[in-house]
Formats: sequence, C-alpha cells, structure tokens
Amino acid sequence: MANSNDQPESAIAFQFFNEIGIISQLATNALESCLPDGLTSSQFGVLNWFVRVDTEATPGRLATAFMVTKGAMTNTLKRLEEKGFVRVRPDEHSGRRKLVTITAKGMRARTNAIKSVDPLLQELLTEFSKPDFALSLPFLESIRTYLDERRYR
Amino acid sequence: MANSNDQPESAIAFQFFNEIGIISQLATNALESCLPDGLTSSQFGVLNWFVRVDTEATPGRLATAFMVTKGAMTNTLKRLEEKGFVRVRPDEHSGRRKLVTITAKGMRARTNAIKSVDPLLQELLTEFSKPDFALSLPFLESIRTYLDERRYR
DNA sequence: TAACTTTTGTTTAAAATTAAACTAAATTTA
DNA sequence: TAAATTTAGTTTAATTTTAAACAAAAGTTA
Repeated sequence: MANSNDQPESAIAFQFFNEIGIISQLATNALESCLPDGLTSSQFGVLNWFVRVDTEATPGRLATAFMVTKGAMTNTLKRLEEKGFVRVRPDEHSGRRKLVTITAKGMRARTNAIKSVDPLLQELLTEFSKPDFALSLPFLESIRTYLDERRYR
Repeated sequence: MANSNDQPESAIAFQFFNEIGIISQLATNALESCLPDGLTSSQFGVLNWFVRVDTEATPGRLATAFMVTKGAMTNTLKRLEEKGFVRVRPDEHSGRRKLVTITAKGMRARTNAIKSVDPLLQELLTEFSKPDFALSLPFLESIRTYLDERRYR
C-alpha cells in the first residue's frame, strides 16, 4: 500500500534493514582488517563461540548457530584444525557425530584476536557511549528473535 | 581493559555488532526467500539503487556504493543484463567508462520484487511499530557514518 | 609531445559458500 | 529383527566474492 508520498508504508522498516546490512558489512571489514593469525571473521566467530556459549559442540550445532550450511562449517573447522585452534574428535556415544573443542592454542589466538579488535571498539566508545548501545540493544534483540522464530528458509 | 566481571569494557559494543550481523543474515535470507525472477539480494539491491539514488551509474560507482570489488559488480551486472533488467553501454565521453541504466523491464521486476517483499514487512509492522524503527534509525545512521568515514579497508 | 602514472573495467585463480548427492550410523516402524 | 527412514557429516559442482594481474584509455609531468 502506498501513501500520497509515493513511499510504501513499510519504507521505514526497509530503511532499517538497509542500515543494518551496511553496518554489518562495514563492521565485518573492520574486524577482518585487524584479526591476527590469518583469522577470518567466520573462524574468529567459532573460536569466540567456545568462550561465550559452550566449551564443546558438534559441527552441526555450530552450523546452525552461525546459520551456514554443514558444508561451510566443515570447511571452517578444517581451517581451524589446520591452525591447531580446535580439536575434532569422534563422539564416543555416537558413530556419526563428532565433537569439536577449542584448544589452548585456540584460546590464546582468541584472546589475541579480542585484544587486536579492542582498540577499534575503544575508539568507537569515545564517539558513542555505552548507554547508547545499551538503549539500542533491546529493540535489536527483539527484531532478531522475531526473524529467528520465522526463519524464512 | 577488563573490569571485575571478566567482561571487557567494550562487551556491549561487541554485542551490538553481533546482533547487527545476525539480523543482517536473517533479513537477507528472508528477502531472498521471496524475491521473484531468480533475483539475488545483490541484484535486487542494484535495481533498487536505480530508483532510490540515481538513474544512471558507472560499474565502479555501483561497486563502491555496495562495497564489493569491481569484479563482483562486473558479475552482478552481467546477470542483470542477461535478464534484460539493465542496459550497459559505452560512455561517449570516456573510452574506459561504461554507463549502466535500468530498463523498463528492470523497473517492472523491481516493482514486482518490492511487492513480493512487502507482505513480510507488513507482518513485521504488526509486531513492531513504525516509531520503533524511526527511533532506532538515528543511532544506526550515526554508527554507519562513523564506520564509513573510517573504512578500515 | 613522449614517457609516466592513474583510472576503469575485465579476467583469472583462489577461497568461501550453497544446494544437492552421498556415506555411514542411528532410529523408527512394521 | 528386517526394512525403511532420519540424522550427521563430507564431498562435489556451481555460484559468489575477493585479490591480483591485466589491457586500454585518460591524465599528468617533464
């Protein structure tokens, strides 16, 4: 439905998602520009997940968490394993599952990565205040939950 | 710098960008799940750009606008041209530039795409109000501008 | 003007991702 | 229990993207 301004009613929501997409890309670029150890943002995401969410996971659980295909996660885990940042071992209770854990070396790489990214965030926090972020988060979280519950794919 | 909670000071900003990334992915998936004519979100983005920003552009300008490499834009424009949605012609004033415009067929495809996406946005607007979005936009825009001015790559 | 530098777009090779096919194992059902 | 179905992870082929090399044209400079 269009209003008299030739703008669809939903234009504001569209603009919102447009900003979100641009910020996401700019932030990913900024992140990757300062990640050490040749880490990609996908790889860093997995390492960080082991600190923030759980100490152990199957490849399938990680694929779901990051909303990528199983094949993509197979690839990411292979890269992390080559670098010695994760260990992948068979699940003793199930012959088709595998269990992935972060290694001590992976933990150090993750800590290092956090340290490398922190200056960017610190600089950001001279321009924007923590309450700015805190105030915006509840709305973002509710949008994320809404989309997540529907999962149009 | 860590505080007594073993949470870096910048954790809230980090969480913000994490939410942004997840929403971006969910929204892109939702968008692509309902785009007609085999349009990808990149292709739709270009068509939409011609309505929202300018009626004509060089491939390079589009690559910059979408923060992708020139090669990626060459590819996207080739797909759009195959579908007859854009026209690419040489620039009369410069032998190395090309000029891209959207065709009438491309305009119809874009209108159609907007129509296909609108129900999702309408449903979203039953759960979230337009003022919700309007209130969140200024902060998002200022973050986008901040990152854009720095462009860490 | 001739030589250089920069700019614009394409091409190439490599990497990341997807969808689908596949293998093996576990689970369900008949 | 045997057969069928589902689940978990890998592999394959195709697509998208990137970075770098490239070609052609334009602009700069000496």
